[in-house]
Amino acid sequence: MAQTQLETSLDRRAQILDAAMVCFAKRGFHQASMHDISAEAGISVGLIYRYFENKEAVISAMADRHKKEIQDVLERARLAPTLLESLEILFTAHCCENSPNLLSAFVVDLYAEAARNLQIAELVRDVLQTAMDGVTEVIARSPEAKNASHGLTPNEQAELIFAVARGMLMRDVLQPQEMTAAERRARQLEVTRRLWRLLFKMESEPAYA
Amino acid sequence: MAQTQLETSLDRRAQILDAAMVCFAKRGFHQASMHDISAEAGISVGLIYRYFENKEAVISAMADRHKKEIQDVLERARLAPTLLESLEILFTAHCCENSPNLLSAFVVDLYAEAARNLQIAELVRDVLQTAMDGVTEVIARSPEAKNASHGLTPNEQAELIFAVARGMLMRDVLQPQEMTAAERRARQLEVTRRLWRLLFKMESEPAYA
DNA sequence: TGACAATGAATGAACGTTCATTCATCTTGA
DNA sequence: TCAAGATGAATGAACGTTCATTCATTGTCA
Repeated sequence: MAQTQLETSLDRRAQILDAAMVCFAKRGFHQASMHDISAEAGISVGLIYRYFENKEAVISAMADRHKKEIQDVLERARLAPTLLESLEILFTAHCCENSPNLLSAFVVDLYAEAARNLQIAELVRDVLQTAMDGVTEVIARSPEAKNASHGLTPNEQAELIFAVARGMLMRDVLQPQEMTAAERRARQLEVTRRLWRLLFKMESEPAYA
Repeated sequence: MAQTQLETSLDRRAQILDAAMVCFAKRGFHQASMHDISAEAGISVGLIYRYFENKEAVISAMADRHKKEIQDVLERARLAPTLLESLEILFTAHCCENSPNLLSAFVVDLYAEAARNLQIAELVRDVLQTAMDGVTEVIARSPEAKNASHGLTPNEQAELIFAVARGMLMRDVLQPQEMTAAERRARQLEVTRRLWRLLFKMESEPAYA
Protein backbone atom coordinates (compact mmCIF):
# COMPACT_ATOMS: atom_id res chain seq x y z
CA MET A 1 0.00 0.00 0.00
CA ALA A 2 2.15 2.81 -1.27
CA GLN A 3 1.45 6.30 -0.04
CA THR A 4 1.54 9.28 -2.29
CA GLN A 5 3.85 12.15 -1.43
CA LEU A 6 0.86 14.24 -0.47
CA GLU A 7 -0.30 11.60 1.97
CA THR A 8 3.06 11.24 3.72
CA SER A 9 3.34 15.00 3.86
CA LEU A 10 -0.09 15.26 5.46
CA ASP A 11 0.83 12.49 7.89
CA ARG A 12 3.90 14.41 8.96
CA ARG A 13 1.87 17.57 9.46
CA ALA A 14 -0.66 15.62 11.52
CA GLN A 15 2.13 14.03 13.54
CA ILE A 16 3.59 17.44 14.30
CA LEU A 17 0.19 18.86 15.18
CA ASP A 18 -0.51 15.92 17.50
CA ALA A 19 2.75 16.60 19.30
CA ALA A 20 2.04 20.33 19.35
CA MET A 21 -1.35 19.69 20.92
CA VAL A 22 0.26 17.78 23.77
CA CYS A 23 2.92 20.44 24.30
CA PHE A 24 0.57 23.40 23.97
CA ALA A 25 -1.89 21.87 26.40
CA LYS A 26 0.86 21.04 28.86
CA ARG A 27 2.78 24.33 28.73
CA GLY A 28 0.75 26.83 26.70
CA PHE A 29 1.37 28.25 23.24
CA HIS A 30 4.23 30.51 24.13
CA GLN A 31 5.83 28.40 26.84
CA ALA A 32 6.06 25.33 24.66
CA SER A 33 9.23 25.50 22.62
CA MET A 34 9.80 24.15 19.14
CA HIS A 35 12.29 21.78 20.75
CA ASP A 36 9.57 20.46 23.04
CA ILE A 37 7.37 19.81 20.05
CA SER A 38 10.09 18.11 18.04
CA ALA A 39 11.00 15.92 21.02
CA GLU A 40 7.35 14.98 21.57
CA ALA A 41 6.99 14.13 17.88
CA GLY A 42 10.27 12.20 17.89
CA ILE A 43 11.76 14.24 15.05
CA SER A 44 14.28 17.03 14.73
CA VAL A 45 13.54 20.71 15.16
CA GLY A 46 14.52 21.57 11.63
CA LEU A 47 11.99 19.21 10.17
CA ILE A 48 9.13 21.16 11.66
CA TYR A 49 10.21 24.09 9.51
CA ARG A 50 9.89 21.97 6.41
CA TYR A 51 6.17 21.62 7.11
CA PHE A 52 5.37 24.91 8.85
CA GLU A 53 6.71 28.34 8.10
CA ASN A 54 7.14 29.21 11.77
CA LYS A 55 5.67 28.70 15.21
CA GLU A 56 2.78 31.07 14.52
CA ALA A 57 1.83 28.86 11.57
CA VAL A 58 1.79 25.79 13.83
CA ILE A 59 -0.59 27.59 16.19
CA SER A 60 -2.83 28.66 13.32
CA ALA A 61 -2.89 25.14 11.91
CA MET A 62 -3.87 23.80 15.33
CA ALA A 63 -6.70 26.29 15.51
CA ASP A 64 -7.78 25.29 12.02
CA ARG A 65 -7.83 21.62 12.93
CA HIS A 66 -9.79 22.43 16.07
CA LYS A 67 -12.31 24.21 13.88
CA LYS A 68 -12.82 21.07 11.81
CA GLU A 69 -13.21 18.95 14.93
CA ILE A 70 -15.84 21.32 16.25
CA GLN A 71 -17.68 21.14 12.96
CA ASP A 72 -17.69 17.35 13.24
CA VAL A 73 -19.12 17.52 16.74
CA LEU A 74 -21.72 19.96 15.50
CA GLU A 75 -22.71 17.67 12.68
CA ARG A 76 -23.18 14.77 15.08
CA ALA A 77 -25.20 17.00 17.40
CA ARG A 78 -27.36 18.06 14.48
CA LEU A 79 -28.17 14.44 13.65
CA ALA A 80 -29.11 13.40 17.18
CA PRO A 81 -32.76 12.34 17.52
CA THR A 82 -33.64 14.58 20.46
CA LEU A 83 -32.61 18.04 21.58
CA LEU A 84 -31.30 16.69 24.88
CA GLU A 85 -29.03 14.28 23.09
CA SER A 86 -27.77 17.07 20.84
CA LEU A 87 -26.84 19.08 23.88
CA GLU A 88 -25.20 16.11 25.54
CA ILE A 89 -22.97 15.64 22.52
CA LEU A 90 -22.03 19.32 22.49
CA PHE A 91 -21.27 19.46 26.19
CA THR A 92 -19.22 16.30 26.52
CA ALA A 93 -17.20 16.46 23.32
CA HIS A 94 -14.12 17.68 25.16
CA CYS A 95 -14.21 15.06 27.89
CA CYS A 96 -13.52 11.96 25.92
CA GLU A 97 -12.73 12.49 22.27
CA ASN A 98 -9.07 13.14 22.90
CA SER A 99 -6.62 12.39 25.67
CA PRO A 100 -7.26 13.39 29.32
CA ASN A 101 -8.23 17.00 29.63
CA LEU A 102 -5.67 18.46 27.28
CA LEU A 103 -8.43 19.89 25.14
CA SER A 104 -9.85 22.19 27.80
CA ALA A 105 -6.46 23.71 28.55
CA PHE A 106 -5.86 24.13 24.84
CA VAL A 107 -9.16 25.92 24.26
CA VAL A 108 -8.67 28.30 27.17
CA ASP A 109 -5.25 29.09 25.75
CA LEU A 110 -6.83 29.60 22.35
CA TYR A 111 -9.17 32.24 23.77
CA ALA A 112 -6.28 33.87 25.63
CA GLU A 113 -4.40 34.02 22.35
CA ALA A 114 -7.47 35.36 20.57
CA ALA A 115 -7.48 38.29 22.99
CA ARG A 116 -4.27 39.59 21.39
CA ASN A 117 -4.02 37.88 18.00
CA LEU A 118 -6.58 39.23 15.56
CA GLN A 119 -6.19 36.34 13.16
CA ILE A 120 -6.95 33.78 15.87
CA ALA A 121 -9.80 35.91 17.21
CA GLU A 122 -11.33 36.01 13.73
CA LEU A 123 -11.10 32.24 13.43
CA VAL A 124 -12.59 31.56 16.87
CA ARG A 125 -15.41 34.04 16.24
CA ASP A 126 -16.11 32.31 12.96
CA VAL A 127 -16.23 28.85 14.55
CA LEU A 128 -18.44 30.14 17.32
CA GLN A 129 -20.84 31.80 14.90
CA THR A 130 -21.15 28.67 12.77
CA ALA A 131 -21.75 26.52 15.82
CA MET A 132 -24.27 28.96 17.26
CA ASP A 133 -26.18 29.08 13.99
CA GLY A 134 -26.29 25.30 13.90
CA VAL A 135 -27.59 24.99 17.44
CA THR A 136 -30.08 27.80 16.93
CA GLU A 137 -31.47 25.89 14.00
CA VAL A 138 -31.61 22.62 15.96
CA ILE A 139 -33.54 24.40 18.67
CA ALA A 140 -35.86 26.17 16.26
CA ARG A 141 -37.01 22.94 14.68
CA SER A 142 -37.13 20.91 17.87
CA PRO A 143 -40.61 20.08 19.21
CA GLU A 144 -39.32 20.29 22.82
CA ALA A 145 -38.52 23.95 22.39
CA LYS A 146 -41.91 24.87 20.98
CA ASN A 147 -43.89 24.95 24.18
CA ALA A 148 -41.23 26.11 26.60
CA SER A 149 -39.39 29.10 25.34
CA HIS A 150 -39.74 31.26 28.46
CA GLY A 151 -39.85 34.35 26.29
CA LEU A 152 -36.44 33.56 24.82
CA THR A 153 -35.77 33.27 21.10
CA PRO A 154 -33.93 30.17 19.88
CA ASN A 155 -30.92 32.38 19.28
CA GLU A 156 -30.95 33.67 22.82
CA GLN A 157 -31.28 30.12 24.08
CA ALA A 158 -28.31 29.05 21.99
CA GLU A 159 -26.32 31.96 23.37
CA LEU A 160 -26.99 30.80 26.92
CA ILE A 161 -26.12 27.23 26.04
CA PHE A 162 -22.78 28.23 24.60
CA ALA A 163 -22.02 30.52 27.51
CA VAL A 164 -22.59 27.63 29.91
CA ALA A 165 -20.51 25.27 27.76
CA ARG A 166 -17.59 27.71 27.70
CA GLY A 167 -17.94 28.36 31.40
CA MET A 168 -17.84 24.66 32.21
CA LEU A 169 -14.82 24.20 30.00
CA MET A 170 -13.07 26.99 31.87
CA ARG A 171 -13.90 25.36 35.15
CA ASP A 172 -12.49 22.13 33.81
CA VAL A 173 -8.93 23.45 33.83
CA LEU A 174 -9.12 24.03 37.57
CA GLN A 175 -9.92 20.42 38.30
CA PRO A 176 -7.10 18.34 39.71
CA GLN A 177 -5.65 16.06 37.05
CA GLU A 178 -6.58 12.97 39.00
CA MET A 179 -10.14 13.28 37.76
CA THR A 180 -10.84 10.74 35.05
CA ALA A 181 -12.45 11.53 31.74
CA ALA A 182 -15.49 9.55 32.86
CA GLU A 183 -15.92 11.67 35.97
CA ARG A 184 -15.59 14.87 33.97
CA ARG A 185 -18.12 13.53 31.54
CA ALA A 186 -20.58 12.68 34.30
CA ARG A 187 -20.36 16.17 35.74
CA GLN A 188 -20.84 17.71 32.31
CA LEU A 189 -23.91 15.57 31.70
CA GLU A 190 -25.43 16.64 35.00
CA VAL A 191 -25.07 20.30 34.12
CA THR A 192 -26.36 19.68 30.62
CA ARG A 193 -29.51 18.06 31.96
CA ARG A 194 -30.10 20.88 34.40
CA LEU A 195 -29.76 23.46 31.68
CA TRP A 196 -31.98 21.50 29.36
CA ARG A 197 -34.64 21.13 32.05
CA LEU A 198 -34.46 24.84 32.67
CA LEU A 199 -34.69 25.84 29.05
CA PHE A 200 -36.98 23.29 27.49
CA LYS A 201 -38.91 21.38 30.08
CA MET A 202 -42.27 22.79 31.12
CA GLU A 203 -43.07 22.50 34.83
CA SER A 204 -44.52 19.04 34.51
CA GLU A 205 -41.68 18.03 36.80
CA PRO A 206 -42.05 17.89 40.56
CA ALA A 207 -40.70 21.05 42.16
CA TYR A 208 -37.58 20.85 44.26
CA ALA A 209 -37.81 20.17 48.05
CA MET B 1 0.61 64.26 55.42
CA ALA B 2 3.66 62.09 55.96
CA GLN B 3 3.54 58.53 54.75
CA THR B 4 5.03 55.70 56.71
CA GLN B 5 7.59 53.49 55.02
CA LEU B 6 5.04 50.73 54.88
CA GLU B 7 2.61 52.98 53.06
CA THR B 8 5.09 54.12 50.42
CA SER B 9 6.18 50.54 49.99
CA LEU B 10 2.58 49.42 49.46
CA ASP B 11 2.06 52.30 47.02
CA ARG B 12 5.04 51.16 44.97
CA ARG B 13 3.74 47.61 44.95
CA ALA B 14 0.34 48.84 43.83
CA GLN B 15 1.93 51.00 41.15
CA ILE B 16 3.85 48.02 39.83
CA LEU B 17 0.78 45.80 39.93
CA ASP B 18 -1.25 48.42 38.06
CA ALA B 19 1.38 48.48 35.34
CA ALA B 20 1.60 44.69 35.34
CA MET B 21 -2.17 44.46 34.88
CA VAL B 22 -1.99 46.62 31.76
CA CYS B 23 0.92 44.64 30.34
CA PHE B 24 -0.44 41.21 31.23
CA ALA B 25 -3.82 42.05 29.74
CA LYS B 26 -2.24 43.44 26.59
CA ARG B 27 0.35 40.71 26.00
CA GLY B 28 -0.30 37.84 28.41
CA PHE B 29 1.67 36.73 31.45
CA HIS B 30 4.59 35.19 29.67
CA GLN B 31 4.72 37.53 26.70
CA ALA B 32 4.86 40.64 28.85
CA SER B 33 8.46 41.32 29.82
CA MET B 34 9.73 42.89 33.01
CA HIS B 35 10.95 45.77 30.85
CA ASP B 36 7.42 46.29 29.55
CA ILE B 37 6.15 46.47 33.10
CA SER B 38 8.88 48.84 34.29
CA ALA B 39 8.28 51.13 31.30
CA GLU B 40 4.52 51.13 31.91
CA ALA B 41 5.12 51.96 35.57
CA GLY B 42 7.69 54.61 34.69
CA ILE B 43 10.40 53.06 36.83
CA SER B 44 13.51 50.97 36.24
CA VAL B 45 13.57 47.20 35.85
CA GLY B 46 15.74 46.69 38.87
CA LEU B 47 13.30 48.44 41.15
CA ILE B 48 10.67 45.81 40.50
CA TYR B 49 12.99 43.30 42.10
CA ARG B 50 13.12 45.38 45.25
CA TYR B 51 9.40 44.83 45.70
CA PHE B 52 8.90 41.39 44.15
CA GLU B 53 11.14 38.39 44.32
CA ASN B 54 10.66 37.52 40.66
CA LYS B 55 8.12 37.56 37.85
CA GLU B 56 6.23 34.61 39.27
CA ALA B 57 5.71 36.61 42.47
CA VAL B 58 4.27 39.49 40.45
CA ILE B 59 1.80 37.12 38.83
CA SER B 60 0.83 35.63 42.18
CA ALA B 61 0.39 39.08 43.70
CA MET B 62 -1.84 40.04 40.77
CA ALA B 63 -3.95 36.96 41.35
CA ASP B 64 -4.13 37.80 45.04
CA ARG B 65 -5.27 41.32 44.35
CA HIS B 66 -7.84 40.00 41.90
CA LYS B 67 -9.12 37.77 44.69
CA LYS B 68 -9.66 40.78 46.93
CA GLU B 69 -11.43 42.66 44.14
CA ILE B 70 -13.75 39.73 43.59
CA GLN B 71 -14.50 39.60 47.28
CA ASP B 72 -15.44 43.29 47.16
CA VAL B 73 -17.77 42.69 44.24
CA LEU B 74 -19.28 39.78 46.10
CA GLU B 75 -19.85 41.90 49.18
CA ARG B 76 -21.64 44.53 47.13
CA ALA B 77 -23.72 41.84 45.45
CA ARG B 78 -24.61 40.42 48.81
CA LEU B 79 -25.92 43.79 50.00
CA ALA B 80 -28.08 44.46 46.94
CA PRO B 81 -31.80 44.68 47.76
CA THR B 82 -32.99 42.18 45.14
CA LEU B 83 -31.62 39.02 43.64
CA LEU B 84 -31.68 40.49 40.15
CA GLU B 85 -29.57 43.42 41.27
CA SER B 86 -27.10 41.06 42.94
CA LEU B 87 -26.71 39.20 39.68
CA GLU B 88 -26.35 42.40 37.69
CA ILE B 89 -23.49 43.48 39.94
CA LEU B 90 -21.79 40.10 39.56
CA PHE B 91 -22.16 40.01 35.80
CA THR B 92 -21.06 43.54 34.98
CA ALA B 93 -18.19 43.93 37.42
CA HIS B 94 -15.64 43.37 34.70
CA CYS B 95 -17.13 45.81 32.19
CA CYS B 96 -16.58 49.07 33.93
CA GLU B 97 -14.73 48.84 37.22
CA ASN B 98 -11.36 49.01 35.57
CA SER B 99 -10.03 50.21 32.23
CA PRO B 100 -11.52 48.99 28.90
CA ASN B 101 -11.75 45.25 28.71
CA LEU B 102 -8.34 44.44 30.10
CA LEU B 103 -9.90 42.50 32.91
CA SER B 104 -11.49 39.84 30.72
CA ALA B 105 -8.23 39.11 28.95
CA PHE B 106 -6.47 38.96 32.29
CA VAL B 107 -8.94 36.50 33.76
CA VAL B 108 -8.81 34.19 30.75
CA ASP B 109 -5.03 34.26 31.04
CA LEU B 110 -5.35 33.53 34.73
CA TYR B 111 -7.34 30.38 34.00
CA ALA B 112 -4.86 29.38 31.29
CA GLU B 113 -2.09 29.79 33.84
CA ALA B 114 -4.10 27.83 36.42
CA ALA B 115 -4.16 24.89 34.02
CA ARG B 116 -0.42 24.42 34.53
CA ASN B 117 0.45 26.26 37.73
CA LEU B 118 -0.89 24.43 40.78
CA GLN B 119 -0.47 27.42 43.07
CA ILE B 120 -2.57 29.64 40.81
CA ALA B 121 -5.12 26.87 40.31
CA GLU B 122 -5.48 26.55 44.07
CA LEU B 123 -6.03 30.28 44.43
CA VAL B 124 -8.59 30.48 41.64
CA ARG B 125 -10.45 27.46 42.98
CA ASP B 126 -10.51 29.09 46.39
CA VAL B 127 -11.88 32.39 45.03
CA LEU B 128 -14.47 30.53 43.01
CA GLN B 129 -15.60 28.47 45.97
CA THR B 130 -15.94 31.53 48.20
CA ALA B 131 -17.90 33.38 45.56
CA MET B 132 -20.11 30.38 44.86
CA ASP B 133 -20.89 29.96 48.54
CA GLY B 134 -21.79 33.63 48.78
CA VAL B 135 -24.13 33.50 45.82
CA THR B 136 -25.66 30.23 46.95
CA GLU B 137 -26.49 31.88 50.25
CA VAL B 138 -27.95 34.96 48.53
CA ILE B 139 -30.15 32.69 46.46
CA ALA B 140 -31.17 30.55 49.40
CA ARG B 141 -32.49 33.49 51.38
CA SER B 142 -34.01 35.35 48.43
CA PRO B 143 -37.83 35.32 48.23
CA GLU B 144 -37.68 35.29 44.42
CA ALA B 145 -36.00 31.91 44.44
CA LYS B 146 -38.52 30.31 46.75
CA ASN B 147 -41.29 29.72 44.28
CA ALA B 148 -39.28 29.05 41.16
CA SER B 149 -36.54 26.58 41.74
CA HIS B 150 -37.31 24.29 38.80
CA GLY B 151 -36.09 21.35 40.79
CA LEU B 152 -32.66 22.91 41.18
CA THR B 153 -30.97 23.50 44.51
CA PRO B 154 -29.59 26.97 45.24
CA ASN B 155 -26.13 25.51 44.83
CA GLU B 156 -26.96 24.11 41.42
CA GLN B 157 -28.43 27.44 40.43
CA ALA B 158 -25.26 29.22 41.57
CA GLU B 159 -23.19 26.78 39.55
CA LEU B 160 -25.14 27.63 36.41
CA ILE B 161 -24.88 31.33 37.12
CA PHE B 162 -21.13 31.17 37.44
CA ALA B 163 -20.78 29.01 34.36
CA VAL B 164 -22.68 31.60 32.35
CA ALA B 165 -20.63 34.45 33.86
CA ARG B 166 -17.37 32.73 32.96
CA GLY B 167 -18.65 31.89 29.52
CA MET B 168 -19.64 35.48 28.83
CA LEU B 169 -16.27 36.69 30.04
CA MET B 170 -14.59 34.31 27.63
CA ARG B 171 -16.72 35.60 24.81
CA ASP B 172 -15.75 39.11 25.78
CA VAL B 173 -12.17 38.63 24.66
CA LEU B 174 -13.34 37.88 21.12
CA GLN B 175 -15.12 41.19 20.80
CA PRO B 176 -13.41 43.82 18.66
CA GLN B 177 -11.76 46.45 20.83
CA GLU B 178 -13.90 49.20 19.37
CA MET B 179 -16.76 48.14 21.63
CA THR B 180 -17.14 50.55 24.51
CA ALA B 181 -17.45 49.52 28.14
CA ALA B 182 -21.04 50.74 28.05
CA GLU B 183 -21.90 48.47 25.13
CA ARG B 184 -20.29 45.50 26.83
CA ARG B 185 -22.19 46.30 29.95
CA ALA B 186 -25.49 46.49 28.10
CA ARG B 187 -24.92 43.09 26.54
CA GLN B 188 -24.01 41.59 29.89
CA LEU B 189 -27.15 43.01 31.48
CA GLU B 190 -29.31 41.53 28.74
CA VAL B 191 -27.89 38.06 29.35
CA THR B 192 -28.16 38.49 33.11
CA ARG B 193 -31.86 39.31 32.83
CA ARG B 194 -32.51 36.37 30.56
CA LEU B 195 -30.79 34.00 32.96
CA TRP B 196 -32.58 35.50 35.91
CA ARG B 197 -35.93 35.19 34.17
CA LEU B 198 -35.13 31.59 33.39
CA LEU B 199 -34.03 30.69 36.87
CA PHE B 200 -36.24 32.70 39.14
CA LYS B 201 -39.25 34.07 37.32
CA MET B 202 -42.38 31.95 37.26
CA GLU B 203 -44.27 31.93 33.98
CA SER B 204 -46.27 35.02 34.79
CA GLU B 205 -44.51 36.49 31.74
CA PRO B 206 -46.04 36.40 28.29
CA ALA B 207 -44.61 33.53 26.26
CA TYR B 208 -42.37 34.28 23.33
CA ALA B 209 -43.87 34.74 19.82
C1' DT C 1 20.86 -6.51 -13.70
C1' DG C 2 24.12 -3.51 -11.41
C1' DA C 3 26.74 0.83 -11.01
C1' DC C 4 26.11 5.37 -10.46
C1' DA C 5 23.73 9.90 -10.20
C1' DA C 6 20.13 12.68 -8.30
C1' DT C 7 16.79 13.73 -4.85
C1' DG C 8 14.99 15.69 -0.84
C1' DA C 9 13.66 14.21 3.89
C1' DA C 10 15.90 14.63 8.05
C1' DT C 11 19.38 16.20 11.27
C1' DG C 12 21.25 19.20 14.95
C1' DA C 13 24.89 22.58 15.81
C1' DA C 14 25.13 27.43 15.40
C1' DC C 15 23.26 32.21 15.18
C1' DG C 16 21.05 36.24 16.63
C1' DT C 17 17.71 37.82 19.68
C1' DT C 18 15.01 38.29 23.79
C1' DC C 19 14.36 37.96 28.45
C1' DA C 20 14.64 37.47 33.62
C1' DT C 21 17.73 38.55 36.87
C1' DT C 22 21.86 40.79 39.10
C1' DC C 23 24.71 44.36 40.83
C1' DA C 24 27.87 48.26 40.74
C1' DT C 25 26.67 52.81 40.75
C1' DC C 26 24.19 57.02 41.56
C1' DT C 27 20.54 59.94 44.07
C1' DT C 28 18.03 61.64 47.85
C1' DG C 29 16.44 63.04 52.21
C1' DA C 30 17.17 63.13 57.04
C1' DT D 1 27.25 61.49 56.13
C1' DC D 2 24.83 57.51 55.46
C1' DA D 3 21.14 54.24 54.77
C1' DA D 4 17.64 53.27 51.64
C1' DG D 5 15.69 54.10 47.15
C1' DA D 6 16.45 53.86 42.44
C1' DT D 7 18.96 53.12 38.11
C1' DG D 8 20.09 50.53 33.81
C1' DA D 9 24.15 48.19 31.71
C1' DA D 10 25.74 43.59 32.08
C1' DT D 11 25.00 38.55 32.25
C1' DG D 12 23.82 34.16 30.81
C1' DA D 13 20.20 30.98 29.74
C1' DA D 14 16.60 29.88 26.57
C1' DC D 15 14.38 30.50 22.48
C1' DG D 16 12.97 30.60 17.30
C1' DT D 17 15.08 29.98 13.23
C1' DT D 18 18.66 28.71 9.67
C1' DC D 19 21.48 25.86 6.92
C1' DA D 20 25.46 22.86 5.79
C1' DT D 21 25.49 18.19 5.89
C1' DT D 22 23.99 13.22 5.88
C1' DC D 23 21.98 9.32 3.78
C1' DA D 24 18.17 6.19 2.44
C1' DT D 25 15.47 5.99 -1.59
C1' DT D 26 14.54 6.53 -6.39
C1' DG D 27 15.66 7.04 -11.19
C1' DT D 28 18.85 6.30 -15.19
C1' DC D 29 21.60 4.07 -18.40
C1' DA D 30 24.83 0.44 -20.15
